[in-house]
Amino acid sequence: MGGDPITTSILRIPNSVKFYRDNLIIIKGCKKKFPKYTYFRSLIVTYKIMYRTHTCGELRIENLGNEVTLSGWVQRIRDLGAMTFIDLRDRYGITQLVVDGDSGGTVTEILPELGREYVIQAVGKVRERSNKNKNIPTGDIEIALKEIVILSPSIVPPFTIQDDTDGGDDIRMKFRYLDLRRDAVRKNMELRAKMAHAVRCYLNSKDFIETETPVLMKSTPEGARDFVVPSRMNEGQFYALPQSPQQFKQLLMVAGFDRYYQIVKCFRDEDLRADRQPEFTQIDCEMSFVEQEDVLEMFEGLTKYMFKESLDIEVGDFPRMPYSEAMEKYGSDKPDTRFGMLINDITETVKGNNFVVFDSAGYIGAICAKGCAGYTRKQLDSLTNWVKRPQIGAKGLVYVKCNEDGSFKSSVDKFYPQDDLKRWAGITGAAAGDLILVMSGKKGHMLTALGELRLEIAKQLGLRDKKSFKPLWVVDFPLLEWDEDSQRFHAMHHPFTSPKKEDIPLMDTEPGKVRANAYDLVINGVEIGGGSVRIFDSGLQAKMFKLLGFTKEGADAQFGFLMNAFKYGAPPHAGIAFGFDRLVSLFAGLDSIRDVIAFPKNNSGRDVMNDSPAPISQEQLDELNLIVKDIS
RNA sequence: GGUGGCGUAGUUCAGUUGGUUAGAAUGCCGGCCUGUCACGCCGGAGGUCGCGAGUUCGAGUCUCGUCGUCACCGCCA
Repeated sequence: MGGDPITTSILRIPNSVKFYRDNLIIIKGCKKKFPKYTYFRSLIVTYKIMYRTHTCGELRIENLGNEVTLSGWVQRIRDLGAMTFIDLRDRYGITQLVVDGDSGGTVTEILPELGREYVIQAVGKVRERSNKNKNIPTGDIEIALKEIVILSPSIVPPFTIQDDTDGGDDIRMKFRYLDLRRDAVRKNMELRAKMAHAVRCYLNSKDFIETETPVLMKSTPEGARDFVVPSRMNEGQFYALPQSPQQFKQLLMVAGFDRYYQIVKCFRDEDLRADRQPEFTQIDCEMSFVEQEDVLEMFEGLTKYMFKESLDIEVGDFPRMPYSEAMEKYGSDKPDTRFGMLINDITETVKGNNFVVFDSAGYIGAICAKGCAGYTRKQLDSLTNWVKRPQIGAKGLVYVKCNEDGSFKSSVDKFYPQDDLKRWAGITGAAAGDLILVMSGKKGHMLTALGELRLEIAKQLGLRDKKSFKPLWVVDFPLLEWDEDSQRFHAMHHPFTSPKKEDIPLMDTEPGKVRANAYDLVINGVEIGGGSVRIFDSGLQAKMFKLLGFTKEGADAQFGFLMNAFKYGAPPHAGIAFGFDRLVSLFAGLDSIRDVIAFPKNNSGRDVMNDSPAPISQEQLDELNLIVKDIS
């Protein structure tokens, strides 16, 4: 074009566009600037509003004298009478705007209308502050306002949009879009994005193919409850949302993809926790022609890469701990190894002193709390009550204080002379000033209870440092788990997990003792992920299904398509999945994965912002041929 | 399904053995103020004490139920 755009039609710039500076009208192919209400003889006039020349976080002393345009939210207005300061906020920071005697008439006209969280556009000149603010990066400068436009007004927000907000969890979730304006919350989401990026960089560089698998799939009764979706076209039939893309990724191995990954939403219709949401995100992977060690190396590498890229932390090689050791020493399959306080089996040492509680117990275990000999009666009572709560369910707690003078004071002095207590101290590694805590009962239960007590004391002693990261692999999980309710074995990981080669004979004799080629990544007592080497031999798979109590027909109905696929040449393969939300919350030093999910569900699985789930209309039900039982 | 905590102003909370008109801070509205940045000062409005029963002369307070919310146990291959 060139020159004024001219055709026969007449077009006026719409009134809804507010022009406060004529140079913000840009006509394609035309450098001339036009005042408001210019009539153009053209149909193809295009214009562009320049909302900002800079963000609210980038102006510095070097920009002195620049004419700038900023857009953002009004964080705070400080009206000093003849002078007003406005903090303008966007994602990138806060810049101070100043209105004083030199500001134009339109500014002073609009100023009284402004309130918190108004979206405004501000035009002015960068100048040096006479009083600088060292607390913010833009604190050396301010914008002397010349023009102001209200782009969008705001009603008074229900809580303050700042790091130390006055809003509680409830109100913040209801207005999550306002909560997400806060630096502290948005930074979690930025970390999440950064970590997802790191995952893709690393796995792409290792020749993994990112592949999407279906969200609408088939329900399987194994494992967690499925979320189901009724099918309109297939009356009376339902899809299920995937608990994980397990079978699809194994099929991709049969397809010869060799290396697959996906950052994928998974769904489980179970009760929620701080670290459990009904929909959550996994980093899901599978590899062909690999052994357990190959998978561990690859994903140890990924984890280290993520630590380096997102937190700039170098973590050392991850130790490997057998499941049995984790249970015996930490009372948990996800041990927190940031501190010691290991569990010691003192069953044989303490029996035979006519203390009925111990003599009748199957297992007696002890932990040593360093430097806690000074605990008062009140503190010990409160610990005892803590382990007696139904959630732990211990009968009681025996203590031994290792006094500074080398003597011992215990709650069982009547039964155990000093020499016995000294022997306990020897086993548990307790020195002067330490406190030994002992629990007795059924072995499995006590290990768990001692494990919980260990974590609780560590918390009280401040040993669970969120800035310190101690990853490890827990390996050699049992293949099967006996379920009392259904009186049958369950797969501890899933039915496709391969047993250790040397343990295969045990499948016929002592199935409970068979170890699996299964592994978990644990960091700071959080189960970050797990996986296994899969069965690719149909004979072994059939044996596994039999152990799990499947009939041939049952197994065919549920997993037939996978078993069929395996008949066409399945490569040896293994895989792993990381809980991405947990990993992000761990990196961010947060206890709840809700804080790293943009729009999370509450404790009851509800979205309090849009009030879902909700009933659907009769028309929708009719179309799906569904009848909802009257539950009132 | 179970155990426990919480529910009082827009928000965060206090509220004594049950006793006068339920308070504070902050936010909001109005006024004053030229260097604030958690601005300051003066004034004002704002409450079905989650809801429903019960005990009592009298309930924010005690009891029972219910709803909401959070944490945990069960559950989550």
